[in-house]
Amino acid sequence: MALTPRDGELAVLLERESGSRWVIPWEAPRGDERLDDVAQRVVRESSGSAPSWLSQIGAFADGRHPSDLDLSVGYVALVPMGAGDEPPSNEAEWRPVSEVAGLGERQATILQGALATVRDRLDLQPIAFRLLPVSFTLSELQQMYELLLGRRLHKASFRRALQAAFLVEPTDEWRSEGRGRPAQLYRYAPKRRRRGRRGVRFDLLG
Amino acid sequence: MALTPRDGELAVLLERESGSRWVIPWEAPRGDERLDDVAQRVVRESSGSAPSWLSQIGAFADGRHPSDLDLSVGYVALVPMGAGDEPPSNEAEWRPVSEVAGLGERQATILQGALATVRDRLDLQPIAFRLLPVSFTLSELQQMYELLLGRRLHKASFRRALQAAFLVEPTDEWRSEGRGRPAQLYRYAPKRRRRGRRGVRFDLLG
DNA sequence: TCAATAGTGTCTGTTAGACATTATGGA
DNA sequence: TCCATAATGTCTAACAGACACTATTGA
Repeated sequence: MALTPRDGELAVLLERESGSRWVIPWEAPRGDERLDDVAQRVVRESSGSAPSWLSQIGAFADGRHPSDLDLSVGYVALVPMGAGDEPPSNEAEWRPVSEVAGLGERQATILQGALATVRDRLDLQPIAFRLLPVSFTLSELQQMYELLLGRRLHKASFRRALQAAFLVEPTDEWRSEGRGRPAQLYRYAPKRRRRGRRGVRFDLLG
Repeated sequence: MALTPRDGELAVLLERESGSRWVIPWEAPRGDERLDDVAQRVVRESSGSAPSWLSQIGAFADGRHPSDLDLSVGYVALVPMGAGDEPPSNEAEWRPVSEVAGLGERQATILQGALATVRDRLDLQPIAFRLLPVSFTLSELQQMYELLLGRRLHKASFRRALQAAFLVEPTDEWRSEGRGRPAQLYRYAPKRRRRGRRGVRFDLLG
C-alpha cells in the first residue's frame, strides 16, 4: 500500500477492482522473489514511482482478500512528494486517507496498520526526509512530521530537538514563499549518534 | 515462538527436528483457523502452558523453512514464570536465548524479531505483569522489565514512574527473602489513563 | 504601514538519573 | 554488630511547552 503527501494530507493509492470496488494494489510473488521485492514492484507498477521507504506491516488472514487468497502480507510504502500530483496510468487513484470508505474488512485493517507502522518508526528512521526534496525549509519538514504523525507540533520545541540531533545543515539558499520572511533551506546531513533511550515509559491504557 | 523467564534470563522453547537440528515449534493452519489461534495452539501443545501474551512478528520468506514452506508467519508468545521450570513432554526444550546457536537463517531472523517486538510493546501493554504472579515485589517487577528490555534500570526512577502511572497498588503482605529488609507485595491494578506523548524524538542512527 | 511567516530567547514545569539516607530484617 | 536489601528524599541536568519578541519580506 502506497502513501504520499498530497494537499497537506496523506493520500493512499487504490485500484479499481473488476467490479466497482476500490482495493489496495496487490500481486502474488513470482518464483523465489523476496517479499520486499514484490512490494517494490507493486508500488512501481501501480503508482509509476519507486518508493523511497518501505516496511512490512504484517500478515493478515481475517476478512476477505479481493481474490480470496487465504493470506495477505501487508506492506506500507512511501512515495516522494509530487508523485501523487497526477494519477498513474491505469485504473488507480490517490485518495486522501480521511476520505477512504467502503474498504473490505481486511483492507481496512491493513490501512490502519500502515498508518500505525509509519508513526511507530518515524523517530527511528529518516522517513520524513525521504519524502521531501533534497533542499527544504524547516517549516516544510515540520509540516511533514505533522502530516505523518497526524498531530500538531510545537515550533520552537521541534527546532530545538532538531538542532540537538545534528540531523540537518543549512545551505546558503533562501526561499521566499508568498508573504512573510523568506526561509532558509536545509539539507539532511546526519552527523552524530543520538542519545540512548532514557527511562521506562508506562504508557499503558489503564 | 514461546519465551519465558528462567534463571534471570529469557528462555526460548525449541523442538528437535527429525534430524538433530533445533527448530522453532510450528504448525500449519487448520481450515479457516485464525492466525492468532494457530499460534495459541502451537504454544499450548509445545510448552504445555497457555501463553499470557501473544503478538505477531511478521511474515518471513527469506532463508529456509524446516519443511520448505515458502512463507512463515512469525509469532512471539510469553509464558508465565515457572512454566519453564520443567521441560514439556516431547522433544522440546527451554534454552536461554543467549546460548541459542546454529539456527537456520529464517529462524534466527524470527528470534531477533521476537525480542524486538517484546521490547517495542513493553511500554504500551502490561506484558511484564502477565509474567508475574498476582502478588509481586517491586524489585521483582523491575527485574522482569530488565529481563525483557535486556538492560538495567534505575531503581528510584523506576518506582517514581510506576507511582505516577497508577498501575499497581500495595497489598498488606510482606515477603522476607534471605538477608535484607522484607519487601511489600503489590498487585497490578491500573487506575488512570496515561499522559499523552510529548514532543518528537529524533533517535535516528545518524 | 500592515499582514504574514521565519527564527530566536526566556521562563517554567516535568522528569530522569545520581546520590544519600533511613528502615528493617537476617547472619 | 554488621550486612544486605527495601524504600524514600533531595539535588541537578535535560527537555518540552508556552509566550513573547525580533527579522524580513509582500501586499
